[in-house]
Amino acid sequence: MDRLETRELHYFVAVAEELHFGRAARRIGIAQPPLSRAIRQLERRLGVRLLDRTSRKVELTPAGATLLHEGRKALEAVAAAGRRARRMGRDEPRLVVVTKPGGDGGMLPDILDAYAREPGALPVEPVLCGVGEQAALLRDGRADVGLLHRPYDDMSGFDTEDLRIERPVLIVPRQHRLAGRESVRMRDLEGEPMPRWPNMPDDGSDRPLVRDAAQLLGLITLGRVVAVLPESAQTDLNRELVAVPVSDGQSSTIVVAWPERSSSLAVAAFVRAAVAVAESTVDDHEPSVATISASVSVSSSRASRA
Amino acid sequence: MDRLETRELHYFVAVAEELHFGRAARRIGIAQPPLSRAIRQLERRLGVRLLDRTSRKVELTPAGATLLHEGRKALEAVAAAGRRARRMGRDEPRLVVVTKPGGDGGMLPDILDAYAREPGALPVEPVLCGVGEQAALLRDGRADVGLLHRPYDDMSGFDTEDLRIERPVLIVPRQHRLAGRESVRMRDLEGEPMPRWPNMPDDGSDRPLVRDAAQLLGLITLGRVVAVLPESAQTDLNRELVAVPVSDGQSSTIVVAWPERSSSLAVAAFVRAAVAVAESTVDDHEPSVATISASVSVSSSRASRA
DNA sequence: ACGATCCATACAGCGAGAGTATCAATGGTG
DNA sequence: CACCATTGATACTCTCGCTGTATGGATCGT
Repeated sequence: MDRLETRELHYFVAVAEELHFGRAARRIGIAQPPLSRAIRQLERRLGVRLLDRTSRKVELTPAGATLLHEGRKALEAVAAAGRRARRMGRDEPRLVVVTKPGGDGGMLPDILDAYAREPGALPVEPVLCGVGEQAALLRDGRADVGLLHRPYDDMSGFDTEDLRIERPVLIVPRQHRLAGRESVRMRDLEGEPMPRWPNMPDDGSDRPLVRDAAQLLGLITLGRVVAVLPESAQTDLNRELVAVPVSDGQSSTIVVAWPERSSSLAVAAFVRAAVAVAESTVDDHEPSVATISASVSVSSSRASRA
Repeated sequence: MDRLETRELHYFVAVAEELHFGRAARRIGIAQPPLSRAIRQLERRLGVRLLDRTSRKVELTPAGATLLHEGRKALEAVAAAGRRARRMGRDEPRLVVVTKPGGDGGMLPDILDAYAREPGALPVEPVLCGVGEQAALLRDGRADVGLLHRPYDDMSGFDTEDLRIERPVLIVPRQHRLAGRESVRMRDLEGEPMPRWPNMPDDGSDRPLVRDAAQLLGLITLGRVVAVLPESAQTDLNRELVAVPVSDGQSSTIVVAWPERSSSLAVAAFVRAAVAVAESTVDDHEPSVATISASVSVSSSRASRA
């Protein structure tokens, strides 16, 4: 038995996603017959039926579903390997740090300062991206390390170190019925319109979809939704909005995350710096302004399609 | 830029490991010139120099070191994808559970019973393998789920759930100077001969290498070494050996581990069963005999070479 | 200075993958 | 029920890229 090639995996993933040979072939950019042959050869090589296909419909077998899932991960890993090697070979290697706007709890400037003082520190390129994109950037090799949020982000495949626990606060307009409360409970929020994040599955409800914090705060200001956010979100509130602690809401944790089994000294140094900053500011809660002055690279949103 | 192929990665990993084109080519099974060209093409495609080579020596650039590290992971992922799909396609899919002898803390029989009662449970194939091999089996797709030990096993790349914390005990022969003590401290073990596990780097000392628990207990009985093990190891002691609690030793945790982002319902059910058993036996410490009556498949030791 | 070692280059042969044309099976439709 | 549209499979040919053999050129040891 010989090696499984990424070309074959790529072909298979396309067919498994489209469940249609013609469309898949068009998407890949080849004709349909070679695609049929490639899938057949893959099945012969694995000794396993991957797709049940008639001339009218194509569906995945259990083995095919497994290969789709595992194959996506494998292709991600291959692409990440190439990208990381390429980045590492550039004349001036950089450390790409990804987070979402406001997602650093105000710690990022201090962390960058602390990291810059580490011996052998690389230039840092902060990348701010949309909710749920950080993990993808980290997985496919476009970023080296990131500030993520548990339990909202999927940490599987990463090594992490906790930085800070954040209590949940309700963000509402100043004139909202709950705005004056000392604290609220989750039960008090029954019937309030909550937004839907890109992470979440579309449950058919008409909850408005928000992509980032600015958009969300805008919608809250307009009274269209309310939201429960980590306490560090207070930093960015305008004067139309107020924050009310949610006593029984789920706390979240800001973590620094990096690809599993990373061998990068730069990543290790960054993590050291981040942990040190988090520890030093543990009760020093005077959230500084989370202005990121460094250059912001716009990340093209190329998440995997359903 | 087109796709990175696993063949190229495989070639590169071979050269990077051997640091010698001729040997690498022989290992792969091709002639040397095509290998040279493949590497050159890989470098051109990535736009990065991977190896600094003269006619007398070959060494890795930083980019090459990165690609070696990441490429190994990627090849592992590709191989795992193929293996898992193949296994899932077999007529009678099975759940392969890997642990090391005695490493289940006596919980495995109960877990297997509990799992068998889950709806849609698959036949289970327990695999007992040497120390440090579990993670490799889990990573390359030969196993679905395993019982591992933190902090001894490398958990990166796995999702885990803690099952039980184990306090450390010293295992010594009955007539050993420390055998009668109520408890000992790590300081008391100064100068005692400790074994070396396959995990550990060869530090040049003459500490005897042990591969499994039986071998270790044998050496202890002979008075050649002593060892600090998790408390569940007491179960397997013969009457020549006694266990003494180590008050300040490092506790370990038995965890159930499975590949990151697994989509397998069978794995999820097994984890549920394992957690339930661990919780139900939390203070019910009457360690049952860890006899594994099911068939044991011998795993060929094919760990990646240094 | 000579030879051994080792990576790079030249050249030719072959096989895997891609395209075009066509067939066969299925399901909808008048 | 006959006809047609859709879709995956097959046949055949061509081309590009990978491989092997032969050889060149550079470096180090003696």
